Amino acid sequence: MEKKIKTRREGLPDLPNVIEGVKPVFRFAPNPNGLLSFGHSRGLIINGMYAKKHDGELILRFDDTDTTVKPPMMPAYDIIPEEQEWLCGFPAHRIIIASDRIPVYHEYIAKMISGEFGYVCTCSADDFKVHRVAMTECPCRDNSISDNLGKWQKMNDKNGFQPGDAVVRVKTDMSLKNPALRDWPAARIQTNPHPRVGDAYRVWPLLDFQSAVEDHLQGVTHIIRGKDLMDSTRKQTLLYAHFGWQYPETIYWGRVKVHEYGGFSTSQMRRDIEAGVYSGWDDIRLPTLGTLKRRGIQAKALESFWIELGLTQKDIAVPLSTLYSHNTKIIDSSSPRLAFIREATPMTLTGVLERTGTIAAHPKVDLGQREYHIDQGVWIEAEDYGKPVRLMDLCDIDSVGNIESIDRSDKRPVIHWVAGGSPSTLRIPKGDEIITVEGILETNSHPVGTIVQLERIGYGIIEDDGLLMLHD
RNA sequence: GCUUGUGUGGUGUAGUACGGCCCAUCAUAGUGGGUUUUCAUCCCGCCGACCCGGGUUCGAAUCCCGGCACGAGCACCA
Repeated sequence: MEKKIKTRREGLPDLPNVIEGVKPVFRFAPNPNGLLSFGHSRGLIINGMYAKKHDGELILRFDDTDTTVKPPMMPAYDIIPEEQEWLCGFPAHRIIIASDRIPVYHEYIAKMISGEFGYVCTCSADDFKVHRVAMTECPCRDNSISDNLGKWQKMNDKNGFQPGDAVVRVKTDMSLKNPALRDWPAARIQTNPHPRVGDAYRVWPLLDFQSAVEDHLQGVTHIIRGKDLMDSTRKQTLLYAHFGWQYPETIYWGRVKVHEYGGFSTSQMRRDIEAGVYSGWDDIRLPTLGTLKRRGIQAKALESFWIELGLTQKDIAVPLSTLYSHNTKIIDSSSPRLAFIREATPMTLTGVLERTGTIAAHPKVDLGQREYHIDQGVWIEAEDYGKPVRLMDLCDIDSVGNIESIDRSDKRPVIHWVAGGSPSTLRIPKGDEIITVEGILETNSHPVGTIVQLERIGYGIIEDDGLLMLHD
């Protein structure tokens, strides 16, 4: 048996269980209690790439079934699809909103009760926990179907059970080794109004149930998600067995931490934004997709980044420099060069010099010309002052500004300079603070949003009120 | 505690189902150099790893046993 030669695998691993002639269906299901973050981009990119590669479909699903702990944010329903399209390069084939589908989930809850694999439990959370730990069945478990159906009605009735009084459970087995799987809850009562459907429903499904039913209904073939949801798969597999359905192929990845980002949660960000701690979802200190986009990170850079990390189940911590490196490769050839002088110091030029001219906007690619007009002198950075230097693309000068040569005459340091220009600021996000550097920016006509390379500093983007630093 | 998952250089990653082609791949970071009228881009070099201990075998990153470390779940959150 000839063994295949070991070669380095490139890109994403092959998708298991792809059946010829069957379109694979993938899904990504964020909670619209806020906008998307860096971490979400993994799910979108990986699922989106597989869908594209196999000519399958990508479903974007809003899992908005919690009105209490994670209340939905209305603008998210419009913005998340835009963010998804920006990242994937194509719009999702289907968009599903769970809150539109509550009657369907109710129908399956009723089926579950009628099929005797679901029951209404009126034990308190604490009481049930005792049963779960002791592996004993709770008294509600043996109630008859009609009794359960009656209680189910009571859950849906304003004058019946109140939040906390009752939940619907999936009957599994209280002697299961894994405590997480023992008669897990499928639905509970919530009376906080939902921003989309108001108080039309009292009983809302929980994630494990809603997601499981919807995946089946939508014909999802592959679920790719974090391994923190492994027990979720095990719970849902038990439910699928009850319904006689086949569970999709499931792939997991480990937890990713970005060294530069602390512990941000969507809920916390939302609170902070609403409290004015941050200027908005694209505040430059936040790890959101909006911020990444604002900071000039290209969707393709995120794609390369996530492909490189692959689909391992290892928990990892990565530095942002890896992402920046991918981004630099993409933006450099299209980023015009621009001079920004920090701690601007005037340098009067004496001697003979052509005082007007042009300089290429990019050393290798034709991105147009930059014009300059020199009157008395130029601005240079304080750090460069007082030594013989070469003004880039202009002339050699001595320590006080006497022009010594137009052509480059020796190996003296080359520095950047600005003739005229105008005051501007460069904002640099650093952890939870923003560093603002004052300086003189070269006159230019680049529109807001242009990514430029600030010579000898790094990449930046032009905003309404100044420059925003991207990365080195 | 119970359940479940993961351990390859500083950081990621390939290789692990079928042991030899692996004195271990690629990238990033660091470092040295080259190109360049930028401390950028590009190019080249260097650096540096199979969690530990046993076992099986002619041969183990890969198989077996036992440890250790770290993560996640056990919510009327997603």
